[in-house]
Amino acid sequence: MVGTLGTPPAPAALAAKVRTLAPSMTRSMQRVAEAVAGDPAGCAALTVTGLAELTGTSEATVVRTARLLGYPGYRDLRLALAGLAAQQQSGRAPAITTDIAVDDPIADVVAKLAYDEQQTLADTAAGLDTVQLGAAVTALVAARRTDVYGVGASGLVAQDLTQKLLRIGLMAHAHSDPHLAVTNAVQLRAGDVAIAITHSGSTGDVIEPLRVAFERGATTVAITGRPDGPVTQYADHVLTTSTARESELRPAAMSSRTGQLLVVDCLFVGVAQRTYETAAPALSASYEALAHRHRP
Amino acid sequence: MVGTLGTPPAPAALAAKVRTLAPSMTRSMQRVAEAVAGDPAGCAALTVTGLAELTGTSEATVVRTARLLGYPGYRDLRLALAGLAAQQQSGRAPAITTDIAVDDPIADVVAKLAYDEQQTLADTAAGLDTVQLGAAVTALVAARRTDVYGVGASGLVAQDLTQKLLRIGLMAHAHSDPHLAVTNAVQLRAGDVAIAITHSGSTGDVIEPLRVAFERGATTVAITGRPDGPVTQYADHVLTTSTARESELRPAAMSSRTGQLLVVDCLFVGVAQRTYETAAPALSASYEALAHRHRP
DNA sequence: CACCGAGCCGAAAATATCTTTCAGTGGTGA
DNA sequence: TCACCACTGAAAGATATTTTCGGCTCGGTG
Repeated sequence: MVGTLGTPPAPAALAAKVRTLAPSMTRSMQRVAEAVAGDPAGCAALTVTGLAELTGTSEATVVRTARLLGYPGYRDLRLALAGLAAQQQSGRAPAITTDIAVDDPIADVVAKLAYDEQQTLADTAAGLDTVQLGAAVTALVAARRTDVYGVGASGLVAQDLTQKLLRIGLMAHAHSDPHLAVTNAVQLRAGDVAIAITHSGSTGDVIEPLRVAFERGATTVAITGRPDGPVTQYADHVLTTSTARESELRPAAMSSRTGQLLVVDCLFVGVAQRTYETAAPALSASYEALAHRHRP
Repeated sequence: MVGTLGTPPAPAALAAKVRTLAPSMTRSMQRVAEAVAGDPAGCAALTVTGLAELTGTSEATVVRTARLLGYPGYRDLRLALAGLAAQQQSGRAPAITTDIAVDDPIADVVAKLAYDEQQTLADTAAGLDTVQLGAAVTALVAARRTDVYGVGASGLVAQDLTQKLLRIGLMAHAHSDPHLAVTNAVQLRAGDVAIAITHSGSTGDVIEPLRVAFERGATTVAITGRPDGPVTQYADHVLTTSTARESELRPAAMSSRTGQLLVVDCLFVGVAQRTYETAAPALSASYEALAHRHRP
């Protein structure tokens, strides 16, 4: 299997893609990717050779990077870059973020966190493959039952998805316990759906049940920040989340969660649309049922 | 030798230029110019040879046309074309102003959801009282123990906060069970912290334990979308979340969650800043501890 | 410590693409 | 009819891109 696939020559989501793929890049490729993400307009004006010199690498590396980013070659990356530059030009001024520091006043913390999460949402939305998403929705609608796997922070996202799906009448279960997850995965069969949520894409506790489900013939979906991670091996559909950069005070769990939740919401709304006849009454019913638990 | 000059490589005004210069073009060149102006995106995908074939002319003619339009050569025209296409693309009506409809294509759903959640983040950040936030952080740092109450969707937020605080060494517990919440609240005393999370601000199951904690002398915090709701009655500090509009396909639970999580993140980072000496090592330790659970 | 892959990297060959040259074509007016 | 001229495209020439291939470093191993 080649580095990346299923990645359409994205127009706007380039910076996001650079960030998601950076971990799987070599040093030289990272330099190239960085240059490209940092100054799309400038790089669009350069030939392979020029960009290679600028980044202190070789033409081959530039081409390899372009490939990794999802383009057939440098030529196409360059076209995308030109488009991006034009967009930026006509668009708004770029907002600058510095990292959160230990001595940042609380107001700055709020602003930076909000900005980062907004960025994560925008990037994830831009980088989300709607075809894969649609396919996942279709599978969910038809599924006899749906299992969702996630541990740690992703476990909460799994629960969130499950709660939502249950509300509109789907048979969904979230599993945080790896053992139970696997034992339940064995019950799945063709037509059922298994969803694994893992930011790193390499969480064994989540991959294992997905593998089992995959081998049992269930339709498998991975929601991950690493479209090249091991988890995708057993995923029929991969939904990629983008993440803001992380730091000491801003652990991975935090930024990944935002993107994952967006994807989960999209799945939910997609399913609700397709099953509107039953979903709409179910939603208002659950709303009614809770009403009496609210004080006047 | 330069055919025309004084014409800078215009980005957007291409169609106009084509019209202006059309009279001075030969028949073949007009065909090329027309194709280019009519379908920038499509032409950007073609090589000289491709465009020549498409217009039934030769490469030379294509290059001549590019020159006439003010570009050094076809390569540059092509880049401009790509930029133009991108602009047109993004110029399309965002369609995000409307509510999510049953028959919205999946791509629109993604865009609308992302937009709404971004809006929620911006609004929440803008409306958050940093003084109250700071006070809540101070209380958390000093607390002997911290209880967090939340049911339904807010329950997951409560768990998220708890997970984070535990990671940096605070004694935090999340309670979704109203009975257990109350029985635990009784244990609290002055200096301890109780946090209630409820979007509606009137969820009895959450208000009740907060009331108990309040009466026991604990410092109480409410994270709610209704700063005038009953819950604030027993809250020393109120942190307000904003929410995007809701609708049939977009239940309250969805948009409220985003704002709540932002507040939770702010609390976490605030506490981590104040306890940096212990928080930083604790965070890296938890990171290390999980490393071996990831596959190569 | 020497050895052995595995993967990374860039120089240079191979290919594709773009640009230029140049001769053929058809129309035009004397 | 012929000379002229502008237009055009085929093909040669120049660049740019892609591929190949061998050297290289690094991490593990005997």
